[in-house]
Amino acid sequence: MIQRCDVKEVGGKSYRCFFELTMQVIGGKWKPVILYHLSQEKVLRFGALKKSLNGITQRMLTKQLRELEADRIVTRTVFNEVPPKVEYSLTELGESLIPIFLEMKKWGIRYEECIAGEVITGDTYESVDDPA
Amino acid sequence: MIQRCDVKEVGGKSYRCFFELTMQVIGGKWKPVILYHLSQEKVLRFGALKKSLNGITQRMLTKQLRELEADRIVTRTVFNEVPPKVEYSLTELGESLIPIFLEMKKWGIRYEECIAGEVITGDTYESVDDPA
DNA sequence: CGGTATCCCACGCGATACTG
DNA sequence: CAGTATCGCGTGGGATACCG
Repeated sequence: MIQRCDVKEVGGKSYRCFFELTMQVIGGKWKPVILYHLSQEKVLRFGALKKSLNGITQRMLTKQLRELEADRIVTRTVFNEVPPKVEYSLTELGESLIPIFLEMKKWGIRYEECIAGEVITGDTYESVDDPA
Repeated sequence: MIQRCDVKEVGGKSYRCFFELTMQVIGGKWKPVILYHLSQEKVLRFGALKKSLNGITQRMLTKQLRELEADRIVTRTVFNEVPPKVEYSLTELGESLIPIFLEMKKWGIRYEECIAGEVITGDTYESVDDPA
């Protein structure tokens, strides 16, 4: 029998299942792509990350990175140089997300094929409701 | 060298990596929990789903289910009865998401432990900045 | 270079009411 | 029971300007 899930809370996030909790950590408009790049490149400077995320504003990138840092997914390393230099990379906890990334990549490819295929097919219905 | 990802498009969603594409299909406030329940129960009536998602409005649930249906993740079966009866379940494509769910559940548990642990620990700092 | 500080808008999401 | 139809707000996200 299906039951109402209690709402739990951890690290300021409320969730009803672990699936949902994980989505709150890696979800949103930018985090998936940020994490994708970091998982590919190991370590990236702020500017490099910004260039690779075509279109993100500095404010947004900073905000996303701060959140990921608070969630212990990325580390932020500041070099006291002029000009300034800040590097980001995945923490151990962040790297433990990689199996998820791989599963999602596999599924994304499958989904793309599925949807792309469907546009063409259209079964063998005799044209229903097409007055043209 | 890191490069700008081109923005691709499929099924009305634009994305720069498959990870991001997948997130667009299963992300949002409600979809994770909806999918969680459907993956547990195989088939659920609209009302049962609504009861299990403590707090969702009818309008929202309908909207989320329609989107998942359009993305071929769930099927909608209408029974011509009085009172009406509509059942939802995962499609084959939807079921292929399950490996992702399992990875995310595993990670969510790990994350919870990690964050919960950190709140207590607080290293061995001599209480800094605590005038009480 | 790598950030804040303001200001602002779109839209995701919700509350409520009504219907076949 | 399983929906639409309206109305409306909060906030995720963006544009721009300035700072160490």
